[in-house]
Amino acid sequence: MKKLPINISMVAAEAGVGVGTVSRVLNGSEQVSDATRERVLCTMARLDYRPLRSASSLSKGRTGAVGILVSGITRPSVIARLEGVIDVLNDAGLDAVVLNAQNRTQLDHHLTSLTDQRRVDGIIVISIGIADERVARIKELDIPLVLVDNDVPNLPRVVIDDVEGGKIATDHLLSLGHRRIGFIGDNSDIAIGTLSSENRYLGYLKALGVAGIEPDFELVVRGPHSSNAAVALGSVLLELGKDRPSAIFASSDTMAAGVIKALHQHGLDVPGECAVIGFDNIEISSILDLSTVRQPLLESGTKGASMMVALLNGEIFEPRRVELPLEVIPRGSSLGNQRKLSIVPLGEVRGHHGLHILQRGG
Amino acid sequence: MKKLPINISMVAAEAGVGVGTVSRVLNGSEQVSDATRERVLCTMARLDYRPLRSASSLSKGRTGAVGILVSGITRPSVIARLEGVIDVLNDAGLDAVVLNAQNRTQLDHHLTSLTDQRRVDGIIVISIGIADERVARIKELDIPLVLVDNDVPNLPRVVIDDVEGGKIATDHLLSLGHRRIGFIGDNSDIAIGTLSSENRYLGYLKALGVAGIEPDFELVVRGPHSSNAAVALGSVLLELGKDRPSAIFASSDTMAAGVIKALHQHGLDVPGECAVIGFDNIEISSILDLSTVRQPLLESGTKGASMMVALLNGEIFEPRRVELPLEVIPRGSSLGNQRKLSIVPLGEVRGHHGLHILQRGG
DNA sequence: CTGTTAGCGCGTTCAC
DNA sequence: GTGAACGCGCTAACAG
Repeated sequence: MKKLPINISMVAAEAGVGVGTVSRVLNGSEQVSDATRERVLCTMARLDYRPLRSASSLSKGRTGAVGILVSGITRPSVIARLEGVIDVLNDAGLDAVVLNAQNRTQLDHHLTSLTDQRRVDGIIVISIGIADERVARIKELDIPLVLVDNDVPNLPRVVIDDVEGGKIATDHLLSLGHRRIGFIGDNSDIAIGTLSSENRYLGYLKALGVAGIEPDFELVVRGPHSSNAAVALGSVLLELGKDRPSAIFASSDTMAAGVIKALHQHGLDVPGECAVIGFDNIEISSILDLSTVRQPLLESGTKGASMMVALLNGEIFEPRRVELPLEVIPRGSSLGNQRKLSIVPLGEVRGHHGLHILQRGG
Repeated sequence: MKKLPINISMVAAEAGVGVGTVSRVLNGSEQVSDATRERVLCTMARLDYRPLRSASSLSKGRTGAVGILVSGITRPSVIARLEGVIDVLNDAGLDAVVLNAQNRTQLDHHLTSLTDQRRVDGIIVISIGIADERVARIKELDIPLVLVDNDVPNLPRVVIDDVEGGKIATDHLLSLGHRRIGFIGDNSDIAIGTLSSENRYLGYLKALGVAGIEPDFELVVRGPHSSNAAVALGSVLLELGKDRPSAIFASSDTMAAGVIKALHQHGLDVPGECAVIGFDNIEISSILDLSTVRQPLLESGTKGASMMVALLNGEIFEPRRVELPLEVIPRGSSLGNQRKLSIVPLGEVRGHHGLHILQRGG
């Protein structure tokens, strides 16, 4: 009958030292002689000792974990951000506790449960609009809070200029000669997301204004944020007959993908009969040959997590608001089917994609 | 100078009861009179008291957290599983600590760090092959372990029959009259993934065998698991000239998407000149009109997490191995461009996709 | 039903 | 440089 749970005092006893010394070794204190340190380390290994995180947490007053609040974890843009956050946190030795909220009720529930039990040292919120009262509550409890993809003043945050993004996307279509440009967005206000889509819409209007084009609100539709919904939304525009747009700006690549499908279903050539541009530059964009606006998704996560790490270390840092750059990525869905001209010799392609480990046969 | 950290003894004092009673109220014990309970709850609210998770963890000997080990968190199939896991864990009041491993080194690092500090009560591993020694180590430490998408004997796990999946995918192509069928897979053995792709390949061979077709190993290629890599891999098959396959089975939809792009680049009609079928049925599959084999991804996560919850509650459950069903989803990439016939009246589409909240104008 | 007490395992202060 | 003692906030076992 072995009493498995080995604790610090057993190690101390075995090594013939005090618990304080073992603790010092554990936390890498300099005030331990090399000889003693070696002996302690050796004993720890021999006894197969491993410190209990919760005990250390209680003592230190820090959990060593960061809560990550996400809505609709399956959205490619959210995942890219999440990956960045997780990687940085893990590298910093912090646990990434992920909470997925499907609706506002769940969101509130998760937030309160997170703060009320002080399970985490800090909270990172990704692509979610948070009520002011919630923010106040968190500040009151003195829990560090970082926002990714949500531009709330006076809070550490990583953002992009969505208005500008919507403008350069529309400008791209305008520069190709399009005058009737449709907009497809999501119901940001209804869902628990941020105002990204609405801001991109504002950029769309701005670009039209600068170009001296009167916006036709018949060309503006919104719906749920999914490819399938976008298929139907796209159809709405395409069934306008003679009045249908010659180009469409979808506020995300996910929805742009649906638009392209709708175009195919209607037997329309892309971009011959209708050009398309999306937003985000996720993986499927290059597969679909979809023009888009690139935003540094992964980096938004790493930046945000870095801020959190700095906050937890009590470091002062500036700026507290980081804005990431945007860039139009022109592809076939707006430029034309140049992809057919762009077939790269296989050798080159292999090199690009690391196909040196290409295998043949079975 | 307010001493914010309110603890259980302050609440007890304020409420005029003992700490034990407060603790009982906290843990929902039945052995408290309604009157007392009410008074305590009221005091807790008044003092804005919130229990410290780490203290409770130390006392109870349970962290209330479950570690989730993932590789390549951006893969759509992984995310769908992850979502299921997180939802169930959160519902059970457990923290989902997500670890993302890019390679075997990181994987080992994460595993040891998880177990060595006993940060979690249990570990769920998603779509990753684990070394026997690691498994032994975890069992030794008596930490519950559940595998999702990895069929290791004697361990609680949620799996599918990949061999059968590869077979029915290939059978589908055979039933359409194809005789020269290519296979595109990933380097399962080299990466840290499971043997899914290889098993699907075995199913492919099996189907060919049953059909009396001699496999042509020139039609079998493998490479990294990404759409871009699959474009190049697809090109390898397509550039066989007269000998190119009339159909291709890609071991995942992600790779199948690349194959379709390769076909477009080569100016080949899908499925007229080459049919395609993938595996997984992720979101982009329906957008690409890609035939595929559906596996219940979300459910694999919820099932796995449920098993973990049961394990943590000390419940005995059977079976310890859950196999989820597979199903061929035939679409345009193999059946032909029936999508042009399948344009659904807008009204119906709206109904299907919840477009009742469709908005117009801006 | 309720109050009291003894740990849970580790960090940190204080003397030596 | 090192050991001993105390405290972190809570739970559980016991006594009443």
